[in-house]
This record gives sequence, C-alpha cells and structure tokens, in this order.
Amino acid sequence: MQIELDKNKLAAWRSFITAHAELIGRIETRLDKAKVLPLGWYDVLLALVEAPERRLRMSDLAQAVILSRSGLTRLVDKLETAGYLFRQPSPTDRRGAFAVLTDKGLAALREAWPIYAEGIDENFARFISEEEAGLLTEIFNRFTPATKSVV
Amino acid sequence: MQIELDKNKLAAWRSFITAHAELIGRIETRLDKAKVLPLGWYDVLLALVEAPERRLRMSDLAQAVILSRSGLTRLVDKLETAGYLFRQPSPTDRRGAFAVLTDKGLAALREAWPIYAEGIDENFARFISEEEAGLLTEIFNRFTPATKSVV
DNA sequence: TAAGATTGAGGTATCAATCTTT
DNA sequence: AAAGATTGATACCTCAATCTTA
Repeated sequence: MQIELDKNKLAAWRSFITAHAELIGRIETRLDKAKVLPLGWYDVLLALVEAPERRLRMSDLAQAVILSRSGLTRLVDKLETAGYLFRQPSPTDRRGAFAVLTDKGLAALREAWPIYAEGIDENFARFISEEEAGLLTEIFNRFTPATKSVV
Repeated sequence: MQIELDKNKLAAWRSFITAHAELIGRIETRLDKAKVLPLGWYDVLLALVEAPERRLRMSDLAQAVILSRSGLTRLVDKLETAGYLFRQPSPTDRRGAFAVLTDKGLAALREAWPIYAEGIDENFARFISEEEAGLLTEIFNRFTPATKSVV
C-alpha cells in the first residue's frame, strides 16, 4: 500500500514535531532552573486537582496523562514519597486504588504554575491570536477523539 | 510576575500536548509492529539523506533532530553498529566528526517510510485540509525561528 | 478468564565531567 | 579558554511477566 501524502500536510507534520520538541525543551529547562515540579509531575497533580474529590483511579490517571500503567505506577511512587499524593485502596473494587492529591501537592502545583504559565506565554501564547488559539484547539481535538485532556 | 494567560490559548496548549503524545504513541506502535526503524532512528537518517553529501557534523545533526550532544553520540553509536551510517573524522577540524549515511541506511529509511507515511496519514493528515496544513505550518514555525527541520 | 496494579529487564534521554583539538 | 565529542552517573519510560481480586 503506497500512500500519497500531500506535501503541505507532511510539512505541517514535521513542523508540528519540531515545534513540540523545542517548546517542551525550553519549558522543562525553565521549570528546572526555577526548581519547581517537572512537567510530568505537574501533569499528574493537575489531573488530580481537576478530578472529583481530587482523586483518580490509577488507570484513569494513566490515561489522562498518556502514560503506560507501569510508568504511572513509578511516577506515583515518587509523588507519594514527596508527599504530594497518597494511595487510597478502593473499597468497592479491591484490585484498584485511587491516587489522592494532598494539600502539599496542591501547594506545589500552585507554586509551579506561574513559572509554567510564563513559559507557555513566552514560547507559545504570545505568538498566536485568540482566534488562532480556538482553531488550533479544534484541529488538535480532531486527532484525539476519545482522549482526556492533559496539562 | 503574575501571568494572565488567555483561556483559549491555554486550551490550545493543552490540546497541543495531548495530541502530540497520542499521535507519537500511535505511530511508534505502528513502526514497532511492522519491525521497521523507530522514530528517533528515522529522524537521524532522514536528516542525513537531506544533507549535502549525505553527511552532517555531529553537532549539527544533534541540533537538527533536537537531541543533546551526548544523546546523539549514543544514538549514532547504535546506528553505526547497525551499519546505517559511519563516522568520518573531519580533515579540516580534527575535533569534529561527520556522520555519513550508508546505502544500507538509505534502504532502511525507504523501507520504513511507507509505514510511517501511513501512520501520518491515518492519524493526522486525513483530518486536515490542505489550507489548514499550510496554516499549521506557518503557526508552528513562529515558535521555532532558528530551529532546523526534523522528521 | 480477565482487569487493576506492580515489578523486572532493558532501552533511551539528560547533565556534568572529561578528553582532544583549536 | 573554548568548542566538538564522548563517557559516567542517573532518571524515566516501555513491554512482558506476575500477583491479587472480580
């Protein structure tokens, strides 16, 4: 099966990959220098703070941040050790567990946010108009119909 | 410094991150199942085939694929072991070296391309019009003024 | 049998330190 | 000194296998 890929679409794909790598790299560096949460940690805590009762099943959390189940287990280990969340066995299904955000986790999230927001602004937001933002959101969502939001 | 980040722009950022993670995951899985080159390897070989004389200085190659120098050194080690490229000491500056694409590397690139193209098409290209593709490219390039292209 | 979560093994990325050449 | 490249130490992520409960 030979695919005919439109030249403009391929260019869009390539610039998409490049832009992502660049932007994430710059923002990670910024978070690191400010000694706040790395992006991966931030994503998990954000998913929790937005969830009902500030908690999520491990599997749902993995899906929300687009990580493998095993990857999430290890990340949650670190966040639990840091005191940002704790595991709560599920009473209704004893196979499962919730990750529950702590106040300390919430505080860490709030501390990191201004740094992160600055990075998003300086590297991304200031280069697009509000209309373009709406269009981008609409387009990106076409690619991920069933996926929950992240970041 | 407190940042006022427009709601639409933040939504665009979040959908950007999510879409990227999803799409890359799907395409990597596809390449893996077809037993062709992983994306990182592909990127390096593609950068080389597009370069004059099919070769690039290690540093330039690292920049082209947005990898740290040390990360590239290790990746080139593997590609060299696989016979897809070789290192060529630079005669003019003996500190530096070129990575040079081999015919075998080119063949591997060509073998992987249809799989990769299929992944781009089914997950990305078919969801956008040609006009949208042009707009996306233009917008993404705003974020990365000095960066060389990848993929 | 299957689903939720974890563990083991292995691949791949980074930063900081080092070596060589400029 | 500084730049190009590599190496050492370390962090993180994935798949496959395993354990527990449904």
